[in-house]
This record gives sequence, C-alpha cells and structure tokens, in this order.
Amino acid sequence: MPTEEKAPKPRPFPRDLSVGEVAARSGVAVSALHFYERQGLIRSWRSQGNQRRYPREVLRRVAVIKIAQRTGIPLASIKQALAALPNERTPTADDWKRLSEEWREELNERIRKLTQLRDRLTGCIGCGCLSVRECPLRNPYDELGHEGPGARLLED
Amino acid sequence: MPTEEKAPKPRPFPRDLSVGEVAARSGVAVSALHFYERQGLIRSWRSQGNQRRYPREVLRRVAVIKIAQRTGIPLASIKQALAALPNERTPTADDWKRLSEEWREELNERIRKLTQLRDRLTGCIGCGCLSVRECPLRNPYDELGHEGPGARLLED
DNA sequence: GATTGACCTAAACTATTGTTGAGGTTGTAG
DNA sequence: CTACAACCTCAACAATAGTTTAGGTCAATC
Repeated sequence: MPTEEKAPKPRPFPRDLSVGEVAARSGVAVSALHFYERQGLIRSWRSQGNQRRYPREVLRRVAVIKIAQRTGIPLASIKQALAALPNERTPTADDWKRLSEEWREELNERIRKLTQLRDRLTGCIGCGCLSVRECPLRNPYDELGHEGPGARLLED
Repeated sequence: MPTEEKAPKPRPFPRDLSVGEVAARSGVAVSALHFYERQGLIRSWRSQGNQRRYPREVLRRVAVIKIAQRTGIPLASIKQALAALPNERTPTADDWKRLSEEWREELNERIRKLTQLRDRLTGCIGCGCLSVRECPLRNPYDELGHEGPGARLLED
C-alpha cells in the first residue's frame, strides 16, 4: 500500500501540478510517480528550479495505470498500451475507450480462468476423489506410466 | 514458466520419489522444489547418499500448492494453510476439502472484485464522461477542493 | 537571513518467486 | 573402473514494483 501522502499547501493558480499534488490527488506515492516516470509511463517538464510539473491530464493517466494494474497487467504492458495513445494531443474519450476495450477483454479472460479454477477446485481438491481416473487435479503422468510429456497441472 | 524437467530413468520399485521424479510428475522444476522445501512448504527425508526422498503424497501437496498459487495466494499464506493439515498422518479428503473451501472463498472474492472492476472499466474509462460529477474514476479530491481525505481510486 | 517543507538524484534496499552457476558427490550402466 | 546422469550446497542473479536513505537544493515564511 502506498504511503498516504499529505497534500502540499495548494499553490494559488495551479494549472500544472507538482509531484506532491499529483501524489495527493491520485493516491499514489511520490516515489511511485518518480518510478513511473523512470519507466516511461508518465512524463513531466521541469520548473526553473528543476522540479517536476505535470499537466492535469496526468491524473487520468495515473488513474488508468492503477486500474490496469488491478486487472493484473504488468507495468511494461501498460506502458505499451499507453504508448499507443496519440503523442501530441490530449487523449480523447475515444482514445481511452479503445484502451479500456482491450483491457476489458483481458479482464474477462482472467475472470474466466479464475472461475474455471474455482469450479475445478470445488469439484476436485475437496472432493476426496483420490482416484486417478476421475480427478483432473491428479497428474496424468501417474496414469500414463513413465513416458509421455511432462505433467501439466490444470493447464489451459 | 518452470523449465521442462526430463523424467529421470524410473527406479525399479519407487515407493518413494526422488526430487527429479517429483519434478517430472508434478511439472515443477527441481529448483522450485528445493525452494519450496527451504520455505517449509514440503518436506523430505534423505537417502544414505544425502539425496531427497519424498512420499508420494508430495505430489498432491505440490499440486495443491500450484492450484493455490493460481488463485493468487502467496506462498507464505499457502504455507500457513498447509500447516493446518494434520502433522503426523496423511491428509484425508476431508482435510483437503477444508482447505479448498477456504480458498474457494478467496477466489470468489477475487472474481467479484475483478468483475466489478470490469464493469466500472466498461462504464467508465471508456465512456468519455470526463465530467467529474458522473465518473467514479475521477478523483473526488478535485471536486472537494483542497481538503478531505486522500484520493482513492476505485477503492473498495 | 534562517528555517522549514517540498523537492531533487542516485543508490541501496524490500519482497516474492524462483533460476542459474560453480564446485563437488552419488549412483547406475557398461 | 570409468563415465555420465542425477543429485548436493551455497551464492549470485533475475524480474516486478516499488520504498528508503543519504546528501543536497528550492521556495515560501517568519
């Protein structure tokens, strides 16, 4: 869990955001924002004093990153997906929509696998069916003797 | 993905299993079995030559470990759950059943969260609703001015 | 003009889940 | 008896996703 960041004292007319402000508003630690930037998931420009400044859009971008992570997508893939966004203009609703459709598919796939696993778990581990013949959790290798391919547990 | 282990040449009357045999039959790399043992998830005794020997039960134990991992349970928790199994007798179907019921609940919970996430994703990221008022993905902090709790993205 | 909070960089550290390699031993086959 | 596959230990390395620390700067306030 990211450390709870304190909101820095608000600047008078913050059209751009400091890293602390982004942290406070996005619920993501400053260190994580630095990290995302090193990894190329977000970008900033610098103030005269070499401090990071972000456009407000970064909030949505960070929100999207967090959401994608929840679906189980690794940062590297999120980066790739974000890279498909238009480079020199603010992403539109349609841009985000395309992203979300991709990710929804991945989510569905994960949900499907987990559901299948749950059903097998219910039917299998706990069923007491120690019989090799009936339990998909049992290693087929045991049945097949000493040849055949390596065992696969619940592979799909 | 674990390296595909070659099945060692089968020993004549293997009532116990060598580490290579367990690897071949469980589909788990020898190095992973060593690792599980270091972490206390499985146990072995040693032959005269200091080689690991496993009871056949270890196959089910390893299978269960792999299954639990798929549900997203970390090894440390799996270890705890397995520790609840009876120490000095072979686990019965009922023992496994209790385990599987616990894990099924966790799976259900994960499925529930992912499903909710998917629905919000569909309705939200891609919806174009950049209006603060209507989009749960938007940071409430933006609405509330400069006080109130830290932002929470899709917290539940 | 000193203090304080927010910020900077770079490197080291954390946790998880193993894999890889070096250097040495065991056990089975020919 | 020799070779070779499988085994042993211990240590280092890997990927992922950050956090922590040290040492220093910047900016606003008293």
